Parts: sequence; structure tokens; C-alpha cells
Amino acid sequence: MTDLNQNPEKQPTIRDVAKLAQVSVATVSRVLNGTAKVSEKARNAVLKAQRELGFYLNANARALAQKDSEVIGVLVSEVSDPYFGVMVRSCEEIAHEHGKALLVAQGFHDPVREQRAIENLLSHQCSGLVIHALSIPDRVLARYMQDFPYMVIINRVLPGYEDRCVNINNFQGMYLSVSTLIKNGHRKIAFINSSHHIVDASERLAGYLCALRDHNLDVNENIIISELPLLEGGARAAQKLMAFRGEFTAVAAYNDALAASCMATFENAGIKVPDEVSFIGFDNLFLSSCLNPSLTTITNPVDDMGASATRLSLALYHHDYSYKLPEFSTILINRKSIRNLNAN
Amino acid sequence: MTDLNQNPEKQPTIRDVAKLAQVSVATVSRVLNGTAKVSEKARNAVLKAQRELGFYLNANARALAQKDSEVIGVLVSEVSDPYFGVMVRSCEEIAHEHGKALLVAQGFHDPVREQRAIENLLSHQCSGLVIHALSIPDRVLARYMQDFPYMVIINRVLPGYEDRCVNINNFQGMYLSVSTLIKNGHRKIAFINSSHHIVDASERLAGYLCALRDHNLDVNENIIISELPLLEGGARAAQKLMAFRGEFTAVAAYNDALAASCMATFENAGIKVPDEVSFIGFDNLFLSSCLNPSLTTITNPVDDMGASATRLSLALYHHDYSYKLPEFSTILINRKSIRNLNAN
DNA sequence: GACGCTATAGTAAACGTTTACACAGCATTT
DNA sequence: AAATGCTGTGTAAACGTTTACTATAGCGTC
Repeated sequence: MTDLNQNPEKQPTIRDVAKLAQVSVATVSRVLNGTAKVSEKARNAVLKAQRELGFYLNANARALAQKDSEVIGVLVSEVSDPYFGVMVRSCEEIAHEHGKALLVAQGFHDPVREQRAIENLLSHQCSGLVIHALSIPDRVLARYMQDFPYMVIINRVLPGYEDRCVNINNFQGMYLSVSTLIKNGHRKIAFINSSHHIVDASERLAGYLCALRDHNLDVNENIIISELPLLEGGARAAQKLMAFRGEFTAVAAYNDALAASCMATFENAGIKVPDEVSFIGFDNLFLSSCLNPSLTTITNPVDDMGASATRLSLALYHHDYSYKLPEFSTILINRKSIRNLNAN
Repeated sequence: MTDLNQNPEKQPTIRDVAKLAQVSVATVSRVLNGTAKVSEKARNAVLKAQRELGFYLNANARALAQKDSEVIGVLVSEVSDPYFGVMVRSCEEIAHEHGKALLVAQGFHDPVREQRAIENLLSHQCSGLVIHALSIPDRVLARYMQDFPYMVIINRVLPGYEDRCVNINNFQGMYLSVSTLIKNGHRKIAFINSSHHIVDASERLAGYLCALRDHNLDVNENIIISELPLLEGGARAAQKLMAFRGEFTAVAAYNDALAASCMATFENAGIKVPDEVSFIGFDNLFLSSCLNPSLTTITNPVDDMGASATRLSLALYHHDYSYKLPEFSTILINRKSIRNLNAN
């Protein structure tokens, strides 16, 4: 019948701790946050009371009083996509380093969901915002960028806000990809692009086309395919490409998922990789090295990008304008999926 | 020089909206939450003011006043692990369906980080808690389970709290895996287990051993390997197994990642799969169907588990004890990585 | 015209923290 | 002995919402 635990349903508050420890709430706050010196005696009493009550500071009340939620928000298309998994992982790591929690939202390539997700994150007063939203229009995104000067965009360039956009050079990456095939003697190169309406897709297509042009190769519309950049898309792309079997010796894909599943479909149809068709991917996912043949690809340093975007956003939130984004370079990862046609 | 926008740094509050719309804060709250009838005139004034100011309700203040954070917390080992990526994805989807946001923390198999992550989630007053923590001791976890009756555990059975533990039957799943190899005529079966100190590992090992025993097969300690259940682990397992090349015709792995990378390492060493060695995985990840040969494996319905755990936690939080967890069954996905030795 | 009812709207007290400010006690300086 | 400074502590006002309670206007009924 003690005073504690009168209502087992209710969480204890800082006042309960103060009462039990026989100190003021200010002292409890100071001990728990380490924000000011407190006598050994008081500190021990507070810690003991905290342990006894199983007390944790209420982060919401804290956020309100401090005007800082200590939460970072991140929006991605879909966490289960390995690309975003890696990205979210590094965002969380950086957040954790700064003692912050991570709020994760998914947009699923839907403009409505993306916008709602952003507004939800905003309502949580995030002290850092990393946004991957490719479906909402520039105009809308720009308004958020203007109102929230610590918001950082990933994988998209928004005119006027270039210094808060974190991306690789898609054009250059795909140019490197296709050039690699060309250097290996390929002259008829198919391209499987993403069918999402996103700049990544058009930039990579431009890189593909430019590489062909620079090497005086003709463009063959038959072998430029657009599919959802997922496993299923790769299988469908393979079906379409089979109809033009003689018109290419190599395939450059928008990403590893497309390359991997297209490759698998070809192999199942008895087409040997890389003997009959060579492949190159993009992203350098976890899975590419497990494939047989292992997939030659272009790195997409998504972990660095996630980490840098998070760091930048945090710095901006605290009005620190000194953080400079590093360069995110795309480099070639040479594996076994390209046959060198010059060799024989 | 209007009254608005006096301090461009500061976010508008509900009071600013009320003033601009010439109504009380209560009315603004009612409009924005739809909690009571408001005249058309007032509603329009409020919505107009909201739009003009770019106002969003402060979720922290809201949480405090309502005593409900509208946030669900989830702890996993590592978001970039495809297994957890899928899990987090479905947690977010369910959270979203209920209008809640998702807080994601990572434990990285470290007991200290796991415990800190849980306490951090608790401090955020999550109205739903899905915890995958395999490294902290039962005793500690039990204390949390007792204090927070809406906390749900995933992939672990905590004695006394079975009805809040969401898992597959690991024993049964691995028994199915090994039995499948045996049915295909294999009698010497290697096992690559997870080296993490988790019950999943011991349960699956038990399933392996039991399947051997039930079919009167001998246990060969040489070909039971423990490795980190990631790609690198699979490569190392392959190296170890090569030393006992003649002592097995098939490999059962703790998960697809181990199977995939072990398989790839074997192939690179010139060992043909499934002609010389058969493989079976566990989890049925995205990548397994892309491999060559595609990997026969056991489903791990992690998406259902994530969704169910989230639903259960939400229900419990609202004192609704009617939600019953479904059964999570493991089923065999037959692909091309097993050679049938009976066939010839 | 008095009355009661309904429909809207407003007032102000919570919610659980942080922190500016005040102050008490004590040691040191003058 | 008085003045000063330093330490540790407490008090109470924010922070931005929600919501119980209260107030008022409009209207129909008797």
C-alpha cells in the first residue's frame, strides 16, 4: 500500500520521480539530461527513484519544451528495396550517432502518398529531413524546400536548391556502363530502363544514347525497353528482348535488379551469359556478387549518400552552414558478366 | 508589413491560424482533426488560414495533449538486411493504414544497442512496439514485456509471454528443408548455421539433427559450420567445407544469404551446383529466384509476421484483446538447386 | 414573450518536460 | 564584519496542442 504504483496503467512522470527522490523536478531533469551539476547525494537519489519506477523521460514533452524533437525523418519509396534498405540503414546510423531517432516513411512512387508522408514528417517537427520523392512535382517540392531550409533531397536535382540535393551523376554512370560494353567490343547494346517517371531514368537514357553516339553506333529503338525496376520487370524485359535476339550482343540495365532477373530469364531460356549475351548492371547491390555469372556493375554509393544527406540536414537544422557534400562518384565493378569480343 | 510572418524562422502555431481565421483555437483544432461539427464558414476560414501559413499541427504537442503519440516503434538488427527490409516495409504499411508513423531503430546484434534502442522507443511513448532483439537476456526483455503490455516480440519466444511472440516454427522449417534433401536421395548433408547466439540458430540446428536421426543418418561434426549469416559468412563456410569435399552431397543453410554465397564460392571453385553439390536455403528472399541455379528454399513469411506483430501491438495498446495471431507456416519453394539422386 | 432545445463557438486547464530566474548557504575576500 | 562569488537547488512560466465545460445565438413551441 505504498504511494507508488497507485495506478499501474499510468506511466510515471518526472514529478513522481522527484517526489520519490525528495528533490525538485528541475533536479531530476538536470540529472537525467546531465545539463548541470547536481550533488552526489541528489543524483543518487534520482537515479534510484528512476530505476525503481522504471521511468523514461517523455520524448514528446521534451520535444515541446526544447523545441527540438531529436527525430530525423526519412522518406523512401520502399524499405524492402535493397537500394533503400542500405540508404535507410546509414541514415539511422548517423541519426544514432547524434542521439536522434529515425522516422521512416514510404512513398511507393505515388505522388499523393509522398506528399502526405512529407507533411506527416513535418508535423513531427523533425530536426532533419531526408527526402526521396520522385513523383511529386518540382513546384510542390520547392515550396517545402523553401519553408524548411534543412530539408535535403536525395536522388533528384531541384532547380534552385542544388546545394541541398544529394545525387550521383546518372548520366556519367550510365555513360561509363555503356562505354565499358563498347570497350569490350560490343556494338549492338540493348538498354533496359526504369519505367518510372523519374529523372534518373531520363538521365541514364541520355548517358546510354550519348555513349552510343560518341562511338558512332546506331540507336535501335527495338532494344530500348522500359520496365518497372524490379525483378518482375527484368523478366518481362527479357521476353521482349527475345523477339529481337539477333539485334544485340549486350544489355545495359537501369539497375541490378533488372539485370539480374533478365539474365536469369535468358539463362533459363538456354541463352548463355556472358557467352551469348553480356550484361552490366547499376547500383552494385548485395546480390550482384552472388549471381552466376557475377554481375559487372556500376557502384551507386547509396550508403554514403544517405549518411551525407543526414549529416547535411542535421547541420542545416542547427544553422551550421559549413558542412560540404562530398562527390559521389560512380565506379566500375568488374565481374564476370561481360564477354570481351576483342579477345578472339 | 502585415501581422503575419513577423518571425520567418518560427513555425506558425494553432494560435496564429486561429487569429488569421478569426476563430478560436478550439475551432481550428476541430476543423483540422474533424472531431466536431463546425460551420461551413468557419471551416473555410480555417482551411484558408492553414494554407496561407503553411501550418501543420505539432505532433509532439498533440501527443502530449492526447496521451497518444500516434507513432509505432520497431527494432530490427539491420534495415539493410533484406529480411528486415521486408519486415519493416510491412510494419510501415500497417502503421500507415492506422494513420501512424514508424520509428525504426537498429540493434546490430549488440545487447547494449538493443537495450538502448528499446528505451529510446519507450521514451517516445510509442503506441505500438515491435521488437526483434535476440541479444538481450530473457530477464531484461521480460521486464519490458511486463511494464509495457502492448510490446510484441518477433522471432523469439519469451517464456511467459508466448501470446505476444510472433514466430515461425524454426525447427519444423529446417526439418522440412533437410527432409527435402533426404527425399531427393541425399544422405550426407552439410549444415551452415548462424553463429549468432540466438534461438533461431539452435532451433534450426535441432531440426537438422532430428531430420537426420529420423532417417537413420549419421551426424558428421566436420560438416556443421557456424558463420555470420551474411554473404561473407557463406564464402567462409564454403572454404571450410571444401576441406571435407567428399563428406557431403548437399548443403542446408540457415538462410538464403549463406546458401547463395556458399553456392557462388563453390561454382567459382569449379564445383557444379546442383550436379556435384545440392543446396537448400531458408527465407525465400528476393534474390533466391535470381540465382543460377535458382535456389530451392523454405518460405519465411516475414512480411506477414511484421504486419501481424504490428496489428497485435496496436490492438493491445488500445486494450483490444480480440486480435489473434495467425499461424505462420513454412513451406517449400521448389527451384533448381537440388539434384535428385534417386532419378538415375 | 418565456422557455427549452440545438448547434456552434470560446475559455482555460491539462499534458510532461525544460530552463530562466531567484535564492539560500557557504567560503572567500576586503 | 560586511561584501562578494560560487554551488546547488527550487519555483514557475513556457512549449502547442486537446477537450471538458461553459456561453451564446437562433429557433420553434406553448
